Amino acid sequence: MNIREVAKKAGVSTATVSRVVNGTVPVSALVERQVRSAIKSLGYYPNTHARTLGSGRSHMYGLIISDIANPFFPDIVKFFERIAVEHGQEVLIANTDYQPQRMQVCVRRMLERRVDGVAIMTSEMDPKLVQLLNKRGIPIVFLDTGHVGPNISNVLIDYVSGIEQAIEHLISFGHQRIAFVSGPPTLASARTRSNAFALSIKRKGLNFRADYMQIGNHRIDGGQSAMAKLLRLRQPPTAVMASNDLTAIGMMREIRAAGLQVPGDISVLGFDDIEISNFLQPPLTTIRVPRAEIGVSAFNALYAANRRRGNAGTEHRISTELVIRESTGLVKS
Amino acid sequence: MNIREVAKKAGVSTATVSRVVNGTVPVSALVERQVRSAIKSLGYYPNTHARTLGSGRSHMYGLIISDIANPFFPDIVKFFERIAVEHGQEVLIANTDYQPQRMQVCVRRMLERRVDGVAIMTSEMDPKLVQLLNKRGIPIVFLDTGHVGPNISNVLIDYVSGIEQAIEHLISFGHQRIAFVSGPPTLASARTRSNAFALSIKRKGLNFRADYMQIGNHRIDGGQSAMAKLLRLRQPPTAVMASNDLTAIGMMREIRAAGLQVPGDISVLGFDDIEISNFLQPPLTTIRVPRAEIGVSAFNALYAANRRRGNAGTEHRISTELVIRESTGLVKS
DNA sequence: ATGAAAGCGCTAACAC
DNA sequence: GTGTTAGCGCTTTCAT
Repeated sequence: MNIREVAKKAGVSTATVSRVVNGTVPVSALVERQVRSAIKSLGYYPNTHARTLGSGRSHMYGLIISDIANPFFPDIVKFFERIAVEHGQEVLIANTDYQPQRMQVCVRRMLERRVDGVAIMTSEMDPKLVQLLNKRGIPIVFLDTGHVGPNISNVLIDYVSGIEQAIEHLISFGHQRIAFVSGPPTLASARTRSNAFALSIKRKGLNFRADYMQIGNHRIDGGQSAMAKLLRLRQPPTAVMASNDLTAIGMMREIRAAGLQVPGDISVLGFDDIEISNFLQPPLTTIRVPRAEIGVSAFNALYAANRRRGNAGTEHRISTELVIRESTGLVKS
Repeated sequence: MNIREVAKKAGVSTATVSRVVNGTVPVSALVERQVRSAIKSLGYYPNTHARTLGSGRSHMYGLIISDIANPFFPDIVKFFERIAVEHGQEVLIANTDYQPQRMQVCVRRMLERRVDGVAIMTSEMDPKLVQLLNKRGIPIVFLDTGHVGPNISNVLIDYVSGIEQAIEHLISFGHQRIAFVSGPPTLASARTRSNAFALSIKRKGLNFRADYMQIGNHRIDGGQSAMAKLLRLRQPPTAVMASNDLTAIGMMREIRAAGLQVPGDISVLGFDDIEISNFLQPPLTTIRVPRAEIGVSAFNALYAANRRRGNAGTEHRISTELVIRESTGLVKS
C-alpha cells in the first residue's frame, strides 16, 4: 500500500497524490475528491520515512530529559508531546538517567533519526555534543542553561518573581529569620535559585546570614541533614525555603523528628510544586514552576526555528508564582 | 554526509560500509578498520529513515499510554525506553489523555511511522483500531486486556497474589471486617481487582459482605465519598483496601475528617505503590504493581515477536506483592 | 493544474 | 569477502 497504488486507483500521478496529501499546491476539486476517496478505500497511510528521505524534514523533535520518573518531567513531556502532535510533529524522548555518558547516546539517536530540533531539558551538557548538533544546523533549545546563539534558544525561568512573592508572604506572617536549603552546587539551576534567594532577601531589607544558607542535594535526605544543621544553630530560623519540593519534604521530616511542628514552630516552603506536594501533611506551600508552559515554549522555540529565515535563537521567559498551602503560618511569638 | 562519501573515503563500496555498520556479514579486518576510521573522521551517522525504507524495519516501537502525568506510567515508559535503547530500538510515545478518539490519532501515528510493534497500555481500545494494526502484521502487546492471538500478546498482572498477601497481613493483625473500594466499574482492570478481592476474601474464610464493596473512581474524591459511606454503616469495617493509591489517599482524608486515626481506628491499604505513597502521613501500606517489569515485559514481547518465525502471541504473567508501611495496624479491640 | 522522472540514503539480492 | 545495482516510497524540480 503506497502512493503509487493510490495514484493508479485515482487515475492520477503520484505527484498529485502527494500534493493532495500535503496540501502543498492547489489541486482541482474533482481530482482531490478522487484521490481522497482512493486513499480512504485503500486505507493508505503515507510512509513518513520515505517522506523524510525525499524532503529532508523528519517532522520529529527530540526531547532529552534526565529521568521521566522524576516528577518534574512528566508534565513537560506531556505538553511538549501534545503541542507537537497538534502541529503534526513526532517526539523522540530520551532519558539520560543523570549520567553524562548516556547523553552521548541520546545525541546519537537524535542525529540518526534526523530530528528537526532538540530540546535539552537536563542541565549537564557537554559542549562537544552541543556542537555535534549545532554543526548540522539542528535547532536546540535549552532549559535555563547556556546562551542564545545561532540555532540555539533558551527557555528562561524567572525564579526571582516567585521567590519575592514567597518572602513577602513570610514577612506578612511576621517572619524575619528566613533560611534557605539549596540544591547541589554543581547544578546550575540550583545555583540560580540560591542566588535569587540571597538577592531577594537583601532587596526586601532582611538580614542576610550566611549560616542560614545550607547546602542540600535536591533529595529528601539532603533536606533532612540540612535542616538538622539549621535546628542546631543558636538562633534557628523561623521559616525555611527549599530549592525543591523533595528537599522540603526532608526538612519537614527532620522538624517533626525534632518534636517540632510545621508550621506551628517553623514554616516550610518548597520549590517546583510537584504533584505530591499537595498531598503532604501539611500540604506544602511552594513556588510553582509552570512545567506545562516550559514544554510548550520549548517546542514552540524549535518549531519556529524551522519556519523562520535565518538562524537567530530566541529567548522565552517563564515566571514562577507562589502557591500558598498550609506549611507556612504566623511566626511563633 | 552519507554512506557513499564514507565508501569513497574508505575506498570500498557502500555495501561494505553497510556491512560494517550493521555487522550483518563478516568483513576483513583491514577493510573494517578503514571503514571505521572513515566513519569517525567524517562524523558519519547513518540515516535511519533511509535504512527503514531499504530494509522495511523501522526499529521503532510505539508505546501508547493514557497520560504520562498519571504516576502509574512514568516507570513503565522509563523501563520500556531503557530496554528498547539497549536493543538499538527507538520509542514513540503517545498519550491518549483518556480520550478514546485520541486513540485514533495515536494509531495513525504508529502506522505512518511504520513501527515494528505497539504496546497498548491503556484499557480503552476500539477493536477496529486494533484491527488496523493487526491487518498489517504489526505485533501488539496489551496490558491485562484482550486475549492472546496472532501477533497479539498480553502482559497479565496477577492481582490475586498481592491481594491474598494483604488479606493475610490484615488477618494477622486481627482484622475480620475488611472492606474494598473499587475503581470505576467501566474500567476492566478495576473490575479485575475488585473480583480478585471478593474471591480472596472467601478463600481466606472471611465473611463476604456486599455492603463492604464500595464503588470509587480511582481518584481522591471517589475514595472520600466511598469511605464516608463505609463509616456510616452500623458496623463499619476495621480495614479498607482501595483499588488504587489515590483512592486510599481519599479514604485517609475522610477518616481523619471524621476524627478517626489511621491505623489506630481503621487500617488502610492502597494499590499500585505510586511514589507518593511512601510520603504520605502515615506512609501507605499498599500492593505494589511492578511497573518497571511491565515496561520491560511489554517491550520484550514485541521485540521477540519480530525475531520469531510465525506470529503466535505470548502471555507474560507479572505478580504483585504487599508492601507493608504504617497505614495498617492491629485491629482496635 | 498535472505528469514524468530524478533523486533522497540505505539495504539486500546477486554476481564474482 | 566485496562490488554492483535495483529497489524502498516519497518529494520536488521541470515540463507541459
